Amino acid sequence: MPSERNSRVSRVDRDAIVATALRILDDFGLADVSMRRLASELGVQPSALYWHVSNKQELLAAVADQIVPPAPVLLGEDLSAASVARRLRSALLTHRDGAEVVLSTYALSLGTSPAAAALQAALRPAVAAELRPTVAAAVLQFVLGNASVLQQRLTAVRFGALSGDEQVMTAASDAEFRVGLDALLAGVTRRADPPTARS
Amino acid sequence: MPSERNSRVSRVDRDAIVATALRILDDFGLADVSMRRLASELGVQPSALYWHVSNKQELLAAVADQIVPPAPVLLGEDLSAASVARRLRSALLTHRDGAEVVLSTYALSLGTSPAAAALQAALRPAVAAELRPTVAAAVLQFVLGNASVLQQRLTAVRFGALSGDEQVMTAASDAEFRVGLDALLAGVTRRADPPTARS
DNA sequence: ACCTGAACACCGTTCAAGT
DNA sequence: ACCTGAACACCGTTCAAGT
Repeated sequence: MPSERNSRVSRVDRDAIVATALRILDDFGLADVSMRRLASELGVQPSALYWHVSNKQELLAAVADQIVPPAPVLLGEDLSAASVARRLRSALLTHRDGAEVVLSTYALSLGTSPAAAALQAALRPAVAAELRPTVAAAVLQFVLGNASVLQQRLTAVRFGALSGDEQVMTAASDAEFRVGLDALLAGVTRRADPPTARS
Repeated sequence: MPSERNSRVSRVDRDAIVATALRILDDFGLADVSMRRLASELGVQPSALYWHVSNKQELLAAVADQIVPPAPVLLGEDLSAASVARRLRSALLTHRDGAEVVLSTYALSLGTSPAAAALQAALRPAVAAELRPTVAAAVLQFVLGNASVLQQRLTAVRFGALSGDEQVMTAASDAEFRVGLDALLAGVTRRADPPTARS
């Protein structure tokens, strides 16, 4: 049967390329995610990758899609904007240079991303409809800025370009995130309906 | 006189290298700021640059220093935190990929940057002393995130990777910045000195 | 349909050697 | 003191040619 699928399985496919890219990202950082490195880990010539992805930028966009969870996962159970922002930040911090990958390749479609959708849904009771996309974008930008700065510092420490304790730096960033997020959401929902307790 | 200065002026010096790097950044973007490109524009071999700067990262840090204005300029006349943030954002947007340059090379010393100093000074009446560095960092991260996302979009549009109007995108980012900054500062200074009505 | 081989036009950085 | 020349170990991408 000539039209049978799997009659001759290919050495690599798109998913394998994306998965390997994500693994290199986690283990060595964005600087080591090169088409040539990727190809050699997959046991294939660099030019072979271009049958499956059109270029590196498109590949990194697919990696970004893997980093950012779908909207339902971001929303979780409590459906609050604060928890969406926290979950997004955790997802970015889970992968080395995750914030930079998302910021630099995902920025184009940030407005239509699962992160934006989840945030807008969570903002629904507190923020007027026509202001929701703007507020969601602002929150997203704060999360990305906070995570990017932290990961930039962690990378600098790991490369010996900066002295500092990773744990201390992470704790400081956590505090900056909490303070900033609380203020941002309080400022935006200050005409809130029920008296909410801080977490 | 053997010890006379200027007896034989060198072809390039550190300032000329930094100035040329900033010019290439403005005209062509960060991707075009390479040591080889820099050298050829200065009429010198690439290896010559390494007499004046230790590596590319250090060079980009010097470029970042040129992008971020000194604290007195950021503070201006009104001395408000909002205007410091606005002036910093303007400075970042003045140079192509300015936010990325500052975010990626300046992040190490962000806490001791003129931007942080100016912000902390502006926050002085409204925010308690021990919380000021944290709040200043959060504001900085929002400014960097907002400017980075906008410039990433502008770059994508210029390279034809995304359809969109630069003016429209800039206007949207401006609105997101205003809303986010207002909320952030309102949320942070809500326990202001005069008796405020609370809910 | 999928991959190889070879090439093109680049990178950052080092280091002996020149002046 | 400052720069050249040459090299090393890399990049992303294209494209004819193979199977």
